[in-house]
Amino acid sequence: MAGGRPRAFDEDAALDRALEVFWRQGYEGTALSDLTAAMGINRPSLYGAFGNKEALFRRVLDRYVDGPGGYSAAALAEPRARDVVARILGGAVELTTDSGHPGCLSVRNAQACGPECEQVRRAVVDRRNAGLAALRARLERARDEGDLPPGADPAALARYVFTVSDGIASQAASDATADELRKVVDLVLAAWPGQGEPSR
Amino acid sequence: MAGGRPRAFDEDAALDRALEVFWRQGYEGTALSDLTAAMGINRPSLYGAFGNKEALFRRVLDRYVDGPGGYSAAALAEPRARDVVARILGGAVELTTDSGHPGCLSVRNAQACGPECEQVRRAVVDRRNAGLAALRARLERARDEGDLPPGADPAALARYVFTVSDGIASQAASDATADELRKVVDLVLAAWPGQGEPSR
DNA sequence: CAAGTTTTTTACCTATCGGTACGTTACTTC
DNA sequence: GAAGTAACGTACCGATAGGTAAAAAACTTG
Repeated sequence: MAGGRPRAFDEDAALDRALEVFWRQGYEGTALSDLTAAMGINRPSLYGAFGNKEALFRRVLDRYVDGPGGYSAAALAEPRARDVVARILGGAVELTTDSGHPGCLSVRNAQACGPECEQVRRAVVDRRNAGLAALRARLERARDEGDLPPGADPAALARYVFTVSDGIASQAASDATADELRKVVDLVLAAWPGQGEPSR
Repeated sequence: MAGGRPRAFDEDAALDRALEVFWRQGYEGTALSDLTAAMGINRPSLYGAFGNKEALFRRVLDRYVDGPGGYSAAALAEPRARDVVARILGGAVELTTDSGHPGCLSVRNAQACGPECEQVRRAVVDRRNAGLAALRARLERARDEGDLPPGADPAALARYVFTVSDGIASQAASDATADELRKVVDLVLAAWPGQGEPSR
């Protein structure tokens, strides 16, 4: 029965700005003053709209997984397992070599951190493992459909693909270029099971 | 021309304690109070002996690369390229799934961080890239010696191996077990160039 | 034992951390 | 236009960050 003062900023735009900062500096390396400066709002507005730093990060994480990181879930829809993997790894290269914020928000914040942000780390790890389980299920289906050799191990292959994907993010953070990492992806794809003798 | 009060702690032992903390929490997530508590010394002693937090980390980084991370440089001495890779990746699994401090100090601290520790990050990145260059040189030699097929790309292969190695560290930080990661290593080795038709 | 040197201890520094109290402003509803 | 509501701006909170001043303590050398 009353409206109140309207919000002076766009919530989605503010989240995008926050994403930029968290991506570039990590959760632990980001101060509230960094966030408010980038988002163009002051501290009480941030708390009013998003709760606190941790809750804001979780919102940003959702946004990251659905937005820039969405290629991974989308890749599962490829009809052939090899193309699923090609999209996941190719997408990782494009994502993590994007100038301005090299590396991956998810990979970064799954790493060791101080005790006070262990909960945030766990949230990231849980999401990562959900993605792993989804790829594993997808590769199990592929094997059942004959899209992978009968002897293939979907669990190990899924772990392998995500291992390479994580590694791509780390390498990108260590100045690897997109071209260099695309060659890495090519090596993986050239040896993907079920395509006769590899060329390399 | 005088002795002064003798140091009440062992410098190497203190560095090992500091390594534990930096490994478990990362540079950014480690407070000086964490360090002094673990090292069993008080703050001015730390500054007197090691300079400051950043200088201490650099000492610890040296110690890490020569100690727990020494398997990587040692692996280059293997006579066959495939065994070099097997030792690097196998060593990464053992190192990063060691209970108490999962993950890798080097991988962790090469990731995005706040502005105030960017110099530390660069130091880590530079060391990582030196290791990459060494493996690349080793694989070039292998190709020249016929230990790799003539068409093999040593630079891409070296990057690939380190990508997997980094990925292993990330996965270990996300609760992957040593057994799971050993299967990943097996997949890489099964497809290593120059061994006829792969079995998978 | 006195002088000189270095480490230890205690106590403290400033800056910044994440988070909030409170009064003001801008809007909707009656 | 009065009442109600919610976001805004300013100014602040206690806690902790990395780092240090200064004096007491433990040694070596003469």
